[in-house]
Amino acid sequence: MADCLTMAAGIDDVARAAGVSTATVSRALRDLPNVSAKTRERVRAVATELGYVASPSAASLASGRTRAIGLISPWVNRWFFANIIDGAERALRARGYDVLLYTFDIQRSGERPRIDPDVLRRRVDGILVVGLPLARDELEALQGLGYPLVCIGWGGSEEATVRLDDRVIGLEAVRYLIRLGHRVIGHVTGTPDDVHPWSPPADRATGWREAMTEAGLEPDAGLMESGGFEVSGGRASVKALLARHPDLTAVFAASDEMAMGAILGLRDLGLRVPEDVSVMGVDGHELGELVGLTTMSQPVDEQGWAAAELVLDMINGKTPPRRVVFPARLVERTSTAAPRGVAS
Amino acid sequence: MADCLTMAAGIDDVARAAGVSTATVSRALRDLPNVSAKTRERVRAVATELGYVASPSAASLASGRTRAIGLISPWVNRWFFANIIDGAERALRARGYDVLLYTFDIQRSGERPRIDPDVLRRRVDGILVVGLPLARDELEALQGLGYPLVCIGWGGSEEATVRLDDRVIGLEAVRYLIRLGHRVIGHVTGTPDDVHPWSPPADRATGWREAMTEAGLEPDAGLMESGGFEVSGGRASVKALLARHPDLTAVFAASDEMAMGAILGLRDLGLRVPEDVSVMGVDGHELGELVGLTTMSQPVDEQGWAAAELVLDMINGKTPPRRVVFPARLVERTSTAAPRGVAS
DNA sequence: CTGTTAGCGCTTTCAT
DNA sequence: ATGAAAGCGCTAACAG
Repeated sequence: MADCLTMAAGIDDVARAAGVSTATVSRALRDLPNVSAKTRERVRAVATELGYVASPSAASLASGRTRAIGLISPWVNRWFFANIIDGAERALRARGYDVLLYTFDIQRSGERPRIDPDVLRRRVDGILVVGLPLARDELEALQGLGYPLVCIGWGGSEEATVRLDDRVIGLEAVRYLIRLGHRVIGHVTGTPDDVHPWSPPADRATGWREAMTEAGLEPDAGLMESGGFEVSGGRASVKALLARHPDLTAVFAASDEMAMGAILGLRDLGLRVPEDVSVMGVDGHELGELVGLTTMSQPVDEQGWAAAELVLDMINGKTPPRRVVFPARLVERTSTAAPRGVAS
Repeated sequence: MADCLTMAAGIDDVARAAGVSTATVSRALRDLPNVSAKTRERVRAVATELGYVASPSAASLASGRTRAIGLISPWVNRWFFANIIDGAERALRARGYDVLLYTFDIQRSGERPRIDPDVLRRRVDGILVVGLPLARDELEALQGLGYPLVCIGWGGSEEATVRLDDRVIGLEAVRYLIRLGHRVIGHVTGTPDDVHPWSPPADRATGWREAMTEAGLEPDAGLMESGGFEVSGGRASVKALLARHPDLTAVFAASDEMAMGAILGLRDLGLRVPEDVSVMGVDGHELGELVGLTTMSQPVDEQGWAAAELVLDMINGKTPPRRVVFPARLVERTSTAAPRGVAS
């Protein structure tokens, strides 16, 4: 075996050893046409023998393609994001693409450093933006790079998008609570106010509002509070909600993590779930079962995978569907029940 | 503003516009010495004006450095891994490095596709291996690439490592349970058997064994079971443990996720925590509070950050400490208590 | 302090 | 089916 440290075989080492030109080596190894079967075989054998691997930098420079995808996510340590990243990375690697990870904080204040598109310039062939509702100018700057871009978990009709029907999720969740007999239903949303009309928290809130309205209930602004998609935020939100609406009997949180935070907050207050207040979330978090969390469960691996396929198709000039919408399904557990005094 | 799509300014556009050579542009923009202040200023201004960003491929090819770090992790959707990746990515980006993410499954059977070092060849300047006890030959293949490599959360004395003192963690956890009055203490470990002697699960198990022995208790092999670091594994393990040792009163799990799984398993059995069985874990998982999980809490952001600093120091030819060990601390909550019949 | 000049290691026309 | 040769867009010696 060759000493990997001292000598890294180059394409012309292979060419020389195989008795062909570097062009033929390049073609043979990339499965391009116009190489005879036996030549290809010989080149492959020699390349393996020499431990030759093409330099990605040189290949990129010459071809203009990087075989890398930029994955932009506000966090990696939150349930949804971690699972999407995991799924997308596996899908992309299976297709021979590298994944460049870029995290960008969402500040709760709404003020966040603008994403700098320059870090991605000439580094990637495509971009995946996970759950980060970008400002219009940011999105445009990113698109200005000229790479295929797909949004996961958010996005309007203009962008290639993989997401849920968040309005319907809110609608179905709150309809379920109403069926149980609840009348005063609070909503813990994800972000403060400056969110886009097509962001998941905004859509879930719309669903909540519609379900309330269609049942003749009042989706009072005081019944909504932002938990910033964090456990601690959910915990604080439910207290604020209850302070304003002591008659609250149910809470619909826009994520399981916030829902679990809400349960912690209710406990802080000495209230029981579901006897005093019912709580439900959205996600299908693995640990929801710990507290019997009722939730709208979403297929997360599939979304990561679908988004990966989508960018790659776009890179390869295909025109795949611009919008893939996955379904969520109600998982009933024990954090929700009929309010006191209502027979179920 | 220039049209980013049709024209990407190159270094000689900048050179021409600034009236200097490309070499000077290169030096000026990279803050190298031997450029007069006013020249540097002018070059910077022109570069900004033109929206010039150096091509990473060209820079890598010419310099031999990629300004990228490969981050190898078995998963991204598990607590420890997600947090380490999050921390390391932020630290590396702050220093101007890109992060290439590579996931590799750990199969519970112990059989796992070998990591192929070729995917990293000439792509990165350094490697971070997160919590993946590599086989000796895999590690050597990776090291054979010739890049600085640091292990996070695992690693022997040969490798540059950022980790915990896992033996002491097991020791202190189990001593704590013994102080509470427990005598039959089970251990839910992470991996089956073929793990390295210096992997966290092995070390935590050693701590458990030592604590048992020093207290005159029997660390019976039947008191140990693997949960594969998964919630579901913890859930199954505790049942197996109880089947063999109905007299079990406490369980020490090697991770919070497995500990929470154990709690679910005990509930399945109709047992209460901590009245019937005490449970504790390791990590400091945000959701542990949901079930009052007692745990050995570890500083996870700091570990990601420290590892990033370490590789970068190694890349820059410094000789940093080869081994950074972080402390864990006992967080007592309500999943542990004195066993029945023992006054606390 | 600045410019000139070779490459870095591939891919890709264009010939043959 | 294969080869020759011209870059891709930078960095790094080396001069000056």
